[in-house]
Amino acid sequence: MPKEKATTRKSKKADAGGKKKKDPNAPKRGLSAYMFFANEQREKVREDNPGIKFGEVGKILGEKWKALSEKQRQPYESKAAADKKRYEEEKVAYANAGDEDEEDED
DNA sequence: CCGTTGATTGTTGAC
DNA sequence: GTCAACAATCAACGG
Repeated sequence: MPKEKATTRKSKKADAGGKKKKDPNAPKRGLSAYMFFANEQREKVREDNPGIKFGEVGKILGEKWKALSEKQRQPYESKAAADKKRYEEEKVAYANAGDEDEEDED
């Protein structure tokens, strides 16, 4: 059942005095295949659509991304997976955090 | 054991 | 500095 929820990621900015800390070290996850894909295509897309704004590029980028074959996404997914690994390290360090004395926390 | 959620990632463009 | 569609993600937690 697809959760037709447009990522409830709302304004992910500095909360006004909000003490809603999810994670102490907050190990940012790795990037997404789309992120890597966008990194390469963004130039190409804009190249084919010079002068267009994000609205266009974003959509074109998305449809193009899906236009790729699984094997074509491999390099992107590979990077995504590699980035995920990166996150894993942070995650580990995050889990390790607490053992060593923190420098300063406030 | 299973599934949900939330948080996050990066692009551009403009104010 | 922030947000917005676009897409993936996937790790953590709970009962």
